[in-house]
Amino acid sequence: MNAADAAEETPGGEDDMPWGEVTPEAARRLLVAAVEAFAERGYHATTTRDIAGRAGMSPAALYIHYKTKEELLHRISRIGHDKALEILRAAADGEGTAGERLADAVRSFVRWHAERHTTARVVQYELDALGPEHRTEIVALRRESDAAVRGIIDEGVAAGEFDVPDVAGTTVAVLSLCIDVSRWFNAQGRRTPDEVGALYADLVLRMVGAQK
Amino acid sequence: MNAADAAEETPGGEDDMPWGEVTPEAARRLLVAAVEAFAERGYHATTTRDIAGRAGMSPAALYIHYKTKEELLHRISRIGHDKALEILRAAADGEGTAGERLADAVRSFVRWHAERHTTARVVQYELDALGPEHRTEIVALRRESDAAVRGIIDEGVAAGEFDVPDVAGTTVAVLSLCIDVSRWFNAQGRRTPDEVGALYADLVLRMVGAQK
DNA sequence: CGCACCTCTAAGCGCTTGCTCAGCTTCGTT
DNA sequence: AACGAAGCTGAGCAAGCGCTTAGAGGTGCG
Repeated sequence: MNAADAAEETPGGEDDMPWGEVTPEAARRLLVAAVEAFAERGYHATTTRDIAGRAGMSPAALYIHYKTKEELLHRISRIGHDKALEILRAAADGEGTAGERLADAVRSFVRWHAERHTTARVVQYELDALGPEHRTEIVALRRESDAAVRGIIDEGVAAGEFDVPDVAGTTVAVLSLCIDVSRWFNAQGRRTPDEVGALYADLVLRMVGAQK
Repeated sequence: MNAADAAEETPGGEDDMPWGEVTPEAARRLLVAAVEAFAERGYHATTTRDIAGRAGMSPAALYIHYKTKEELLHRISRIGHDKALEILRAAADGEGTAGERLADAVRSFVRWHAERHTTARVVQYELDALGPEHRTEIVALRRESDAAVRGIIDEGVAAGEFDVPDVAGTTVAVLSLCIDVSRWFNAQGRRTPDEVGALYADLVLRMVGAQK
């Protein structure tokens, strides 16, 4: 009942599909199944049999496409962090005042965490389940996300546009606020991802003391 | 100034000890061990052998004091949520303007999540590992926490002290911001719980547009 | 003392886990 | 038609899981 139905697309049109970069199709089905299962029950509570079952395959089929269960998590985490960083950088490198770019960053970052909260939950909260090397790789990506947001705030302060006594602390708080959306957001709830994005963009502008 | 100071005197002075209400001593040792293990590796990745081992006991000893591993999590979660709610209510029912009470609530709530981030991590992020009945019990406590914060904001708006277009949304954001401290806070980091509490109190006052 | 009671351990039961492997099918290529 | 590679399955292994049980040891009370 999901993305698999929309498979009759043009060969080139897979780029905007959530997991379009994962091939072959069986590997993608397994990965999508893993995202759902990890988000619902957590990495450690999810069995390889459950993942394979959701993808309509036998348990053994998983190991043709992925060496271990942890490699599946790493692939998910890597792609998700790349996407998150891409979203933040697009806003940071965009045009407009620091205030406009910060609002844009928060709006799109939050929208992604709400819209794709299943994926985001896995990406943001299952970091500790990764092996040591994979974890350090992902932590490096997170530092870059931090730097992107801090950059916008720095520029806003330098331009006299923001009033921020503690840039590093405020950066952590802004990112933390956005990330945690994936924990509480409920698709059946009364707020749309766009509404939460707009609300949060406003709250963050207040946090940095942006002048209207 | 904060709720912990209001602790009453008991022979032995165990009330201000973190898990002082858990008796007998062996049961408390097991519970403390479980908190550490759950916080480090997550509920599902923690074995009963690991918990018993940290408490210096054999695996079977655990089942003399707790019926199941899930009951251990429930006890931790229940006590933690009671404490969190107590902190918020103490601030909400305190004296002073809405701004002072909101700042007090955030400051002490954040300080608890930073100081006792091991416990808080379990309390806040292992909710889904609880059984259905235990989960609904805890969810009810969370709604009361939400109501306590919303109450302060409502009063601030009514008094013309705050400028908040979306009270419900802002309440969620404030709580989310505070709770997520337990995820990223690091005792070896360069910020003390007090510093984070002060920073966050300031940020939240900005979010609600409090006038100085 | 004798006996009930509580706490705790050694051993282990039944089951599930991540993962493997021999073999079957389905291809594209020759 | 013949063939090797690739995708997948059924069966299953070693290890580890939550939890149970029989019984040992200490303590308090008649």
